[in-house]
Amino acid sequence: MARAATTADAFNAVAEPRRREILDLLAGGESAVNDIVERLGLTQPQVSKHLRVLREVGLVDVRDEGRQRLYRLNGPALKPIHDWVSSYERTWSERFERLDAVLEDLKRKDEGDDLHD
Amino acid sequence: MARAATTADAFNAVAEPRRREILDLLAGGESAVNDIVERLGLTQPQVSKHLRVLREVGLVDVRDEGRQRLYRLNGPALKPIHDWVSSYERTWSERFERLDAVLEDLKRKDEGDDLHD
DNA sequence: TTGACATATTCCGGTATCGGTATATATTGA
DNA sequence: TCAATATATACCGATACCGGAATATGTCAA
Repeated sequence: MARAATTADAFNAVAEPRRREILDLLAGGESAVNDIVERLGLTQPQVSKHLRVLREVGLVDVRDEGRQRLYRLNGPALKPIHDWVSSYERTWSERFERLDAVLEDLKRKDEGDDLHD
Repeated sequence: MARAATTADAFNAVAEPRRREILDLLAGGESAVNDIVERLGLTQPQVSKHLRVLREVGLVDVRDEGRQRLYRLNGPALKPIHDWVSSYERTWSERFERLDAVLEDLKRKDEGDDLHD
């Protein structure tokens, strides 16, 4: 067994910086392959290959328009990543630190009440 | 050039499912290597190797305690992933759809005002 | 049909992975 | 010092990557 395929899931597909750049670009709207090539300064086969990976994990959709192929973002395919990483947000967000402090206070108060039973 | 090293950044480190499992476990608190081995059903070298990768990208910290090594999560190292993926949240979150609708209304109203100049 | 354009695929070399097995490096205790 | 425990590392085989270059496929236009 070797490293998981880049097409295994969104986590693997998105680990490649150029693929993230492509997604960032597509976030601005549908784009043809050569547009991406020019705007990112990559070679055409490079872009086609990255787009294939993104397609296979459902991160982009394609549409034929004459001799062009227009790619567009499929954002919801990123949700699993967002869901996973969001559960860690409390480890750096002040917002959650304050919430934790409040919950801590409530808990302490509860324990105090118990002593009165 | 081949695929980027797993130690290149958090994106690559986290693409491996077992490493995510380890982080999920450490989210519950500091843990020794053998605890992780038992709770995840992996072999000891497997765990040590994954921990090494996580350490090299700063996702975990270590502390020596006798003959054990206690690993703990360093959540903020996940922030770059969260930041990147969060910018796409609007593509699936109803919350943002509603916000977009409001902004659209405001814009339309503005354009209406312009006509009155 | 031929040629130009847009995109996809194939083949290659170099590299780094992941799991397994064996072994090395601490640290503790008798 | 010696054995036991806890963890890290080294080596291996198999796999799949990524970029580059060449080429294949597909579509339009004259």
